Amino acid sequence: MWYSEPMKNSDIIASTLEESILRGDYQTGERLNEVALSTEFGVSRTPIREALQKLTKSGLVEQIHRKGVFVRQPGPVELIELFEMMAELEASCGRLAALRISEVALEKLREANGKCKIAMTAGEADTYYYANEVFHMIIYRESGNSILEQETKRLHQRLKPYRRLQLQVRGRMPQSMSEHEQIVEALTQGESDKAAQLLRGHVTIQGEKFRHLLSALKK
Amino acid sequence: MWYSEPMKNSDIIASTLEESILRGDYQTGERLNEVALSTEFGVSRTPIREALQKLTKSGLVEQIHRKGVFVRQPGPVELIELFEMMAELEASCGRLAALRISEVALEKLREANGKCKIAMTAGEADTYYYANEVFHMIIYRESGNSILEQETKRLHQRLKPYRRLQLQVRGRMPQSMSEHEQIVEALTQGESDKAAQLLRGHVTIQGEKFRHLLSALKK
DNA sequence: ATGATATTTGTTGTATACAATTTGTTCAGT
DNA sequence: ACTGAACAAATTGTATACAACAAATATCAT
Repeated sequence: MWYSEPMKNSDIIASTLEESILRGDYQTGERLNEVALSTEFGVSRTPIREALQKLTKSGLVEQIHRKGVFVRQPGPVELIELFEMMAELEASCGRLAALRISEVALEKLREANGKCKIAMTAGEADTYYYANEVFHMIIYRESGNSILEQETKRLHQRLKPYRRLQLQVRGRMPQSMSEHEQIVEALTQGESDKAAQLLRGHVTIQGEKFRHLLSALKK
Repeated sequence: MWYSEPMKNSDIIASTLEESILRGDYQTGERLNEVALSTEFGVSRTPIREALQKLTKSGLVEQIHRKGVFVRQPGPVELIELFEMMAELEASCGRLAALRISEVALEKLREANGKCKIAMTAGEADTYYYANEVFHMIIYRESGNSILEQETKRLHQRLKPYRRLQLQVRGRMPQSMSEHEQIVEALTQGESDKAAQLLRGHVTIQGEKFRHLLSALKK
């Protein structure tokens, strides 16, 4: 037994494609050829097209009439806006989580933070990266609002490639760590506004950092 | 020449259907029959299906395998979560708008607020409703973040039917008015945190009000 | 008459066929 | 060599055909 819920092919294809795109399997601006995908997935064009239609709504791809669907690259302005929105959503999650977080979740948070610290001293960027993700996911979850959680996760995923670059900026990891500790403290104390403020600042990219990010992107 | 931008039929159909659903032309739980829609729109099933695929991603309709797509009714829990998220998004818009709002926008805001007041004293709920909407849209816009603006607008639209019920609660309009004035004041002074806090409270539905809303829904 | 089972009907999911349009290529003509 | 028109190929959008499945209805044994 494989699927408890029977799914349409187009659904499977849509999520598969979404993953692929977020993983960066396709170049930005690349066209997603329907016949190529259909042979690749071993189905006809119809379910492929339906999958692509779904993806357009999530902003990952853009559909141009009679030209095809292309994987979308956010420009600098859009990128700034996305990061700003991310900061606001994180802040909201933090605000609510401070009011609702459970003791066990707090413990997991400290654990994830510990792994961050270990990874940092060991200089293992990838490990740090993963533990950092866990840290944030816990906060989203503990907001107690599944819709907010989903939406924040989505944006988090979308910004993943850029966040990765962000972390490579020199000296970012130690600063991020100390911010984490402050955040845990605020959540522990139930200081919602402080948690929100800290998380907002944690995610926000100020001018100079953003220019670093942009220059790194052009490579 | 009709369309400056050539659009696919499925796009037109998708937005048309979205409007219809939000306007409440379809019963909640009603199935959207593909052949019926195709004859109605005068096209084949294919573009209809593609339109429906798009709608699934926005949460307005739900697709059940081999059964069809149904207009979705958020349950009480989801409704609470949606309103809470709305409050957070409004707060974010307000926070940013307080830092960025222009003088002319402030003036428009006061103007919309004036119309609200007139409508209130005249007891014209519909007029009040419309002016209130203008008021909030201005704030979304003045956040200066078009993505945040779009997302907030979307949720605003989605919650429209319920907001309407909310306003009919006795004594809601005067309270709403006084909150508006405080919000304008905070925005004028550039007090971002206060604006955020006020807007959050303005949108949030507390326990009792929510029960009113639910009971009104059941009719 | 009733409950179970077969049949019919309606609807969705997928494949294929065709039309519309864009993109690429060839080949005069200069 | 370059331009540009004409043609060819590729690709998307739409329509239709068919298959898979679900629900409704009819049939039949008890």
